Amino acid sequence: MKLSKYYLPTLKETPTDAELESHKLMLKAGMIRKVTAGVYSYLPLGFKVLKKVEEIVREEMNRAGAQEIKLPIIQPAKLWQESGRWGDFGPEMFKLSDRKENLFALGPTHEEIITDLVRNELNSYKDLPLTLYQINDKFRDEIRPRHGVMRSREFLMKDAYSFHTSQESLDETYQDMYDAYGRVFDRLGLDWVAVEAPSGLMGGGYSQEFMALADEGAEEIVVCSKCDYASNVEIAKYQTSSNEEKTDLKKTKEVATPGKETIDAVSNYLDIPSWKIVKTFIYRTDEGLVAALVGGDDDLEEMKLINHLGTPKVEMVSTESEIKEITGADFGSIGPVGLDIPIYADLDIKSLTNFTVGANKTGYHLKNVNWEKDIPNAKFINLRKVKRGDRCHNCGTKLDFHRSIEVGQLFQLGKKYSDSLEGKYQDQQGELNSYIMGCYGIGISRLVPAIIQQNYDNQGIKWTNSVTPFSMALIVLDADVSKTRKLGNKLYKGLNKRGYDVLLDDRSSSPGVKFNDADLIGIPVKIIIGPRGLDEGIIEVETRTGEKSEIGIDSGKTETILDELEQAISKPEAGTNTPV
RNA sequence: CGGGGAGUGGCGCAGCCUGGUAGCGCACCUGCUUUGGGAGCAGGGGGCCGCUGGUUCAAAUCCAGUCUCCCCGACCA
Repeated sequence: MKLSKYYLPTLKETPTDAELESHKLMLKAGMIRKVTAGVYSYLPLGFKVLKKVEEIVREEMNRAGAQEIKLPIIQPAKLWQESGRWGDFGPEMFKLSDRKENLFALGPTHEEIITDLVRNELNSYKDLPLTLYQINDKFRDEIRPRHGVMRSREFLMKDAYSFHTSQESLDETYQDMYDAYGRVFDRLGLDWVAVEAPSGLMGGGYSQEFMALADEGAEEIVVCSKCDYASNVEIAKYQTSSNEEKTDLKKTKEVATPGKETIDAVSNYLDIPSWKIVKTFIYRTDEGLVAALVGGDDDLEEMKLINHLGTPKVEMVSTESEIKEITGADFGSIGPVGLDIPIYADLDIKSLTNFTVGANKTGYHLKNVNWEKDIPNAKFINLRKVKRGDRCHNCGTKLDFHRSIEVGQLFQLGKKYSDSLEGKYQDQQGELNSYIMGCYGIGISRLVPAIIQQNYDNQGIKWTNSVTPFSMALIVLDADVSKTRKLGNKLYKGLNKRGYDVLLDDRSSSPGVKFNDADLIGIPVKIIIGPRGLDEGIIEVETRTGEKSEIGIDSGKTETILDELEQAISKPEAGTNTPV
């Protein structure tokens, strides 16, 4: 490609609305442009990289035995109502209607559509297992789109779905997908880790997320450095403390705590350590109200409550009037004693004795509360958020915390969709069974900023060889002068013939512009043809990582120069950017 | 949903307080000179000042409403 003809509007100044480095760089490098909040156009450079990522994903999915299909973006509301997710997804879905006022959604995911497809065609156990996938645009009306195409409302995703007659068969395909994902992310040069994950709105059972490590990532994960345990913090397991207190149970006492509404305030006022005060949260669930209790120093992890209750949604009761109606007190004084609703308490506070809780009477707390005597109906489950210092539940090693970008997820869906949508096959005995399903996503458009986030410097992007938009930049200085221009064109043609995808910078701009653009857009190798070099009988090769070499051109034979060039850029360090 | 900020040529911004014919830098076009890490000179094109209404002889500027975008938060028990 000749740069003089290429639509590459690079920016010198950073657009002010970009926060994250990958977002800034994609704008500056002329890869994307914003159309409206969370919606982007891809320009030639960005689209080229996107397609390279897409192709790697496609190759590995095909290798894993999945078959590519394409499902519609427009989906009838009917199917979503059938699965019960029309309401669950709610405002996340872009909805529209046709001229007959039928309701539709722009697909945020495709479980309904694929189950519908398969249930009509696939009736025999002989046709299972089956894995289908597509690479298609998805639409989610995010609460807050962020960071360019990292979290956008229209995005490109690979989603695969598998259908099985048994858990064993699902396990097998799940493992195949896991392996395929590993190959994809390795080929992309990512520093990644797979973690246990909540299955959220997808429903179902076991799930893992693939995370690209990045300090600016939105997701927090814990990783054990000794064994192979790794998890999203939302469901992270850890060793619960079990230090039994050997003290006499004292008599419960109501104490005035006027205006003391926070744990810290109550702790200071009553001179009680904060870990001996128990926090109470009231949640509204599909099953009615529940109370959730954690230690004063701990945070409650909603996902753990959700998983335990098995309901897709819980909502904290958060208005003054409601809380007063339920507990009889204002925020700051609510507690579990005497509440006539199910009470779930964090395992870590099971061993507490003579602890303090709100009295359900504004301005008062109860001291010396004990489980059996005062809250006999409490059920103990893991409820609190994992925190620094927690130890691995497998091996007891201290857990490491990392931030990361979610780039893929595997789900074992089980029968959630096949049951609700009547997706059934006949088994050997002639009986009807629901398929057991899995689903597997990769955020293709998110992968591009994720890769950049792990590979950039002050000059710009540093592409890995597998996704670089061009294998090299052939920079012709003094391009209006025939000497350099002629040689540049010759080498350009020769390299193209040898199969390289070369960006020829034949613009008449000054050298600095060319060097900076090549570095900004992240091309792994620069080949520099300039008058100074020609006088010395050389052209220069410089990698994006800064290694320089020279090639003699005195022979005057193009093929010889090309041979030497090929040799120079095939050196292991040239143009590679091996991640840690 | 709550809080903060911003909407002025493609991009980055000034002008607004104190109303009086819309400006700067980059980018773009033409010409000449330039070419090893974002060149110089000269000339030039391009803006419903987010939108609607109001005040006024006169509104980018003042007032009201509205839309959009960005950032932070979405907790506290």
